[in-house]
Amino acid sequence: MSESTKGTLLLVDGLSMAFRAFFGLPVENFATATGVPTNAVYGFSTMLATLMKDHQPTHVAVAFDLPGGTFRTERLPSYKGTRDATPPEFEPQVPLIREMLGALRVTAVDKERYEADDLLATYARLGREAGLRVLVVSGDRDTIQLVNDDVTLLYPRKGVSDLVHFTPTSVEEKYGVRPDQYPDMAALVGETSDNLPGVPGVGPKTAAKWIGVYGGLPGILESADDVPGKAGQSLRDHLDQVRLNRELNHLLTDLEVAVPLADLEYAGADAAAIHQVCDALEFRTLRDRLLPFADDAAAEQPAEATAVVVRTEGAVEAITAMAGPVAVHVDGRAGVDADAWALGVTDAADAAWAVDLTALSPDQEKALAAWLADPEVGKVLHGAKDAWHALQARGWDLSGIVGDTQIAAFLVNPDQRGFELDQILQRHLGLSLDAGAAAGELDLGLGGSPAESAGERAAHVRALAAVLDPMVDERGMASLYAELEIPLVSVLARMEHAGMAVDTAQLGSLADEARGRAERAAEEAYSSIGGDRVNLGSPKQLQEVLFDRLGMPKTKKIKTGYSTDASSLHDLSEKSPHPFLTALLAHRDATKLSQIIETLAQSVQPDGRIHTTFSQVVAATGRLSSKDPNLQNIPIRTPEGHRIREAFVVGDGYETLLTADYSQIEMRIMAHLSGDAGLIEAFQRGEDLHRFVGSRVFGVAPEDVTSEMRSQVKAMSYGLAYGLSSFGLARQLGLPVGAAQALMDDYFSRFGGVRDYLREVVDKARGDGYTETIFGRRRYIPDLTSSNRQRRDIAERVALNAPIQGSAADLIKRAMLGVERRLKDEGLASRQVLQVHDELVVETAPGESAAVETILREEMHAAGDLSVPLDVNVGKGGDWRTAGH
DNA sequence: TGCATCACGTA
DNA sequence: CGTACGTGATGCAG
Repeated sequence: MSESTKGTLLLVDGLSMAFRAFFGLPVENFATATGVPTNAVYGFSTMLATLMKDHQPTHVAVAFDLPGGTFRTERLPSYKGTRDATPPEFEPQVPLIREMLGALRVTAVDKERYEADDLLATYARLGREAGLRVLVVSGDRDTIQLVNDDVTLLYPRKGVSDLVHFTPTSVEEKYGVRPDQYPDMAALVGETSDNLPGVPGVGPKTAAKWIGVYGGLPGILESADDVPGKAGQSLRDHLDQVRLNRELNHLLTDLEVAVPLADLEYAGADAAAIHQVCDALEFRTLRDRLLPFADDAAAEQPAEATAVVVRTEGAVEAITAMAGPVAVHVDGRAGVDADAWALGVTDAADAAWAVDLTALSPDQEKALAAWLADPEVGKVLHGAKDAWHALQARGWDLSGIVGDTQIAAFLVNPDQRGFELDQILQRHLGLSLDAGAAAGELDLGLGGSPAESAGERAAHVRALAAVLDPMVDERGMASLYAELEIPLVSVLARMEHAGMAVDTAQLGSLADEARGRAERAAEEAYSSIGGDRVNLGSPKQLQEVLFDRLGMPKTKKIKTGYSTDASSLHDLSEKSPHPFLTALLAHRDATKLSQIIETLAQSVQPDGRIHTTFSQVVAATGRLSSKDPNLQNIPIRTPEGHRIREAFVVGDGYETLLTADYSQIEMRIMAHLSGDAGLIEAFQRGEDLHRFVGSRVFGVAPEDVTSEMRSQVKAMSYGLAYGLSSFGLARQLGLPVGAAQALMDDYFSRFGGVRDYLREVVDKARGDGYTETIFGRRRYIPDLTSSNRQRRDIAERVALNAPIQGSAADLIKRAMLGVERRLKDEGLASRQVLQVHDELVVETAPGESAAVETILREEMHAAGDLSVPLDVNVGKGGDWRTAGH
């Protein structure tokens, strides 16, 4: 290897390596949820990342063969003619690999009528002349001829992770000829994979011997008549073939290239694009291996992350002297056994303070509590709501939250999963927390106390905010972040803390009842099939009973066979009635119910209340989610559902539950966003929406709209916001597809603005790469340009739903802030306790119901300035069901 | 024990 | 072949 230290040029044969990756990884293990194969993309990207990490190239290019012929196939149509047709799973991965290269900002090169190998050869020469060390990565043996003192070939031995390094020495060792002589040898021996026959009876040994004796192919051809033996005769019989082989296996080093060598210089990856590609392809681990190539990560990481000095001596005094803004990290946990034990605070990049919260003097405790509760001291945290709960458990209030890097990261890309601190540090700073923590803390305790680690984490949060804040800004979400999501953190914290009171006795008797019904239904089911006690909760066993034993007609296909879901069972009941089906449905119903009740009962905490946890960083549209338990999916449609809701009651010391919900919020948003005159008029008139729409669609007077008409347009109106097709509408309404299509046509002929809007919103998203809500919340939808129809169709439905569902989410969040502010300003003791997407539930203090009702109506109404009124329905009662009517 | 699949509740 | 979630049971992998 030469001494040139100007840099390294990495040249990759794209298709040849993609092929190796394809055959090296089982395709059945690598596919997205929608079935797009990704094994070649994964393997190729992994290989490239490893190479780039190991060799730190200054210049990189990946060369591709283009479809269509080359000058070689023009010369010899049978060239490479024996290659099997590419597997159908491979082809679609090529553009995906190119997308990945785009995200990595690695240049892809290609040239009509030439092979990737010719480009590699040309760039290898250019690189060498520029004084670069050259690494060629290819699974094509023709590239052996490129090897010299400056050019090393990395040739895959097995898969794409095991690459053998070919230098002049190792080529000679393996083949017995110099790299520049290798094509001579190949011309004699032949190359099966290129469909080039060699000289019969001449193998590598003979070829090498001849090359040694005659100095190379020209010498051999000149002295062909003198070559002795049977092999010599064979050579004389195939001279033309040998000449042709040599002509074809020569790689061109003097192509005119479109991209000059200087432009191959590597300047780092595009982090956002990597996220998009990894999201689209559902890569998890690969993401973390690719992100370090992003320029900002590379630049930020070492300086910000490692050189933090954490001090504990005099920390309380130092911290309480800080005026903010500061970054804060609380070591602790939220939830049932909430507690906080360490606090880290920093207002500088290289220094942090850390406090052991379990060892404070009363004075210190008092000072710290006051500082934490001071709304004037701005604090940035990661997961501020959890910290709020942890500190609350020690009796401390947390105020002055001005930033939450978890939420910032979510806003930047809401389709991501996983927003824990370590994941976000990895994603945006390329920092591995686990490794550092493990090495620092567990090994000999050199890294210091847990408190010190809280200090380090505070520093990490600060670094994270420095990266994320500008990203939120750039995306136009600064006010959504600072004025909506961040203030909402405290509102949600208080709601979770308040919880909802539960009548446990009522819950208990409901559970007994449901269990009883489930058991009776199960017994009926067993006896209806001859007493076999199959597991009714196992779809697998049910399939065996229904389709094998009872020989019922097949239902819709699912991954593991045929569906046994409720709609399939109902269909079956009509086609082939059987008592088993009826009993099974009843059993499903009852078990589901008892399950829900059981889960709720287990969630009741010692205060007699259920405290759910809301998340602002789960639903990509911007909705809240609720878990442990999920209070946003409590049944409502059935009588049993009503009784479950009756178990949610007003708590001691309070007067009533008040619920307020938006009326047809998503349709109103659709009316606003589309500007459709008819729809806007419907809402402004304040009439029954579906009756109004029905009268227009069916061309009858509003009073003549039948209930069937009404329910049909209702289904369609709601379906439109989800991208419902005529097929789906037909299925839902039980109509022929033609009739459903006609209904949609009629609908759109009256409400054309809606159709135009739905089309425009998708077109715009395709151009921009993202959708936007009324308040500027973005959702990136890369799949809109996918070459896979199924993915593209899904993306289009996502694109037209996201602004609608997301705007509704923004609206009710704004309303919640308004309600909270009014309750405080008016000195009321009533409190918000639950949000269910378009509904707010408030527990009112004695004598405040009327005032709270006004507040709810006004604040929800005023949450947005739309071209249609935001109507609000309010109800009240001693329990949630009563309040809901 | 962890993960995927199915089924099903809400807006 | 309609969006957005969370939960529990099963069954398979480890």
